[in-house]
Amino acid sequence: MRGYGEDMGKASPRRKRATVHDVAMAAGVSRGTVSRVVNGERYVSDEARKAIEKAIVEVGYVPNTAARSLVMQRTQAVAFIVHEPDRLFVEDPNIGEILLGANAALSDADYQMVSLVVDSEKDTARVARYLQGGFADGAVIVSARQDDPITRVVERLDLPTAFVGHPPGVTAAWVGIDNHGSARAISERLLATGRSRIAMIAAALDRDSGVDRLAGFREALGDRFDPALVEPISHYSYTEGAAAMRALLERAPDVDGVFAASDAVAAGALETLRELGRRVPEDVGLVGFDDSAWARRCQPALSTVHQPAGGLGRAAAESVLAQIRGELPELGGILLESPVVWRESA
Amino acid sequence: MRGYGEDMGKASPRRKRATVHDVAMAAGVSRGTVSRVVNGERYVSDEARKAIEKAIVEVGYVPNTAARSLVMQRTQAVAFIVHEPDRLFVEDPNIGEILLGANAALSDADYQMVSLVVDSEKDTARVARYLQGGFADGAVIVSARQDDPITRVVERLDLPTAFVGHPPGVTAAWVGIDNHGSARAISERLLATGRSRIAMIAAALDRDSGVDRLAGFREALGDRFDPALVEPISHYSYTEGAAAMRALLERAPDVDGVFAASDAVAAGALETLRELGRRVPEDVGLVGFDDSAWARRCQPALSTVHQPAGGLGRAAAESVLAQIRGELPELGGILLESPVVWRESA
DNA sequence: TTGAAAGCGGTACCAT
DNA sequence: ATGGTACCGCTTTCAA
Repeated sequence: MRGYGEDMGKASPRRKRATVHDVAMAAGVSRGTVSRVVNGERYVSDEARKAIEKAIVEVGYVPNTAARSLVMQRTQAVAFIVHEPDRLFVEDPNIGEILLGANAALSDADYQMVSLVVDSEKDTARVARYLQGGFADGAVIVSARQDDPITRVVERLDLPTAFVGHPPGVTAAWVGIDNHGSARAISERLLATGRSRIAMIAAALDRDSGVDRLAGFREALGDRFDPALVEPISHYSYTEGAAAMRALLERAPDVDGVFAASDAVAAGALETLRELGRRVPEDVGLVGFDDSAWARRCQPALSTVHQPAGGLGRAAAESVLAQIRGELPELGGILLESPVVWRESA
Repeated sequence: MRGYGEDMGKASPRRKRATVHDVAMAAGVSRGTVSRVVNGERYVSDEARKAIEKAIVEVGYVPNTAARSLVMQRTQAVAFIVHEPDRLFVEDPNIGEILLGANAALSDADYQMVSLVVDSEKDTARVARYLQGGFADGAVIVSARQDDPITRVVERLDLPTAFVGHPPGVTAAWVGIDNHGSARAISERLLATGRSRIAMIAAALDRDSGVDRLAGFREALGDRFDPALVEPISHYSYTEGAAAMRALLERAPDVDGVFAASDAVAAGALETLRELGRRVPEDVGLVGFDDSAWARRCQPALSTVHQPAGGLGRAAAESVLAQIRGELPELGGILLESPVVWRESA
């Protein structure tokens, strides 16, 4: 005969998890009634409820996730999919903020956020399968590219989804900032400091954000735009930023202003400028984008565009939750404010 | 009658997911046979296999995760639990590396890593429930504290688990580095540069890493250890590091060496030193710990202890996988090498 | 208010 | 080699 609770002896060898059935037995009721209590339904006598609550504690009952998902046809979980190329993920300070923002929103709604990182072909396939397998009720996707199998899967499944950023061609909901307008705004501001040879280190031109920032820069410069002063790099990375700055300086030693496509890139550029003896902002005015931790820690602190990373995560999660509730996603996406913050680097 | 595949018309209203049953019908076999094919078992005729594979594609079948977990009693997933206090999570460059390392190991073994971030009381409770609900077959836990409910849950469940770092009192497997020895080593190195008034900014003294680093420092200094030159802060944070350095300098303007408990802390300290006109390393020798991105990007680059973050994640994941296979965890934990790397800051 | 029973989508055993 | 069937743990009618 099985004792209740604690006093079973020391070496308890992986006690089997208790089920509704066990609770029902212990409380002397049926499984149905136990289920009703667990799910807080009405029409349960006080007597039964008391007995069941006691039994739940005694046997240490916790509902089985899989069984519940199977019958309810929902998981009460939302996937957060990070798909950064290379190891950029670890460098990107925004991603953490976005994740925390999304987690907060989901947590408030009693959803579990489960994040899946895609770091290889194998991961892509596995994550796609998981999603199709009904692993989550919705998904927040960061940094997917247009041709991504995962993107295709969520579209085909029409799984409640929101993208952070706006991959071209994707029809799902998305939340982002006005990269174009903000890039133009900060470029104009840089222009207004009286610079005449302004370059841009453009990054991630396979993504909407990268393309839009470049377009905004170009628009701000107007006639003064010089294609030779644009140095494209593949990712928003410190290292590439440093290299790009070097290339730029070799090609055009007279640049006196630089718009880096992100703060990390700007930080890299700053290091090169320092190494090569250019003073910032005296000789060269430098501005970034993101207002990440980099911005405030650079010497001098970067003038940049504030990206509300936490807010983006939160908004994306809330969009997913709304879709789960059956509401239709806002067409055309949601734009959050991203003001210019002016510091010392320009 | 339901058409096969594509040509059902445009506005396909959330087509119901196909089940084994659908595949069985389409292929003219039983569900059992379909299952065998899906799971790559033997004893299936080529004829049946062909027909089923064709049917799977036609109906777009993907196995349901919940149903499979329920019957198999395993999920083929491992949880990666991040439990950083405050927003430190976004600041800690190690965490990303650890996560990527763990993901790589799990991915190789065809396991899905699902990461859960714990950012509030509510999260703690929810994550604990999920774990108890059989949501994952094992867990890698980063930065849990001793008294953590999640820690208790995994111990009670004896769920295959590995900690990154060694929370005191925890009996589960863990992987880490020799914080004590490494702290002593780098402190001795700093001492050898001829400094006479060496301070430490100690952090996270509620964690083993924090305590051990302080102990190593103390041991290295021996008689020269001065409690007044230890400034404790709560987290490994840049901001706190900057403030601590300021406090230290006020209390003891003659310090000429500082061991910061992490690179982030050192970076903060460096900023304060610069602001207050102390040259590094000329006036003050500064060393950090972690060898994170901070170390190489500080000006001057930090001398520090290399922490093999990716390796820690990988080793922890591999320990969990081994335990899932039924092997016993190594008692006493696993220590990875963490050599001193000497750069310009001291 | 409660119990009995069906069924969610799979897997696995047992005959055949 | 294959089909039939029981069952994983839970929720949800339907009757009583």
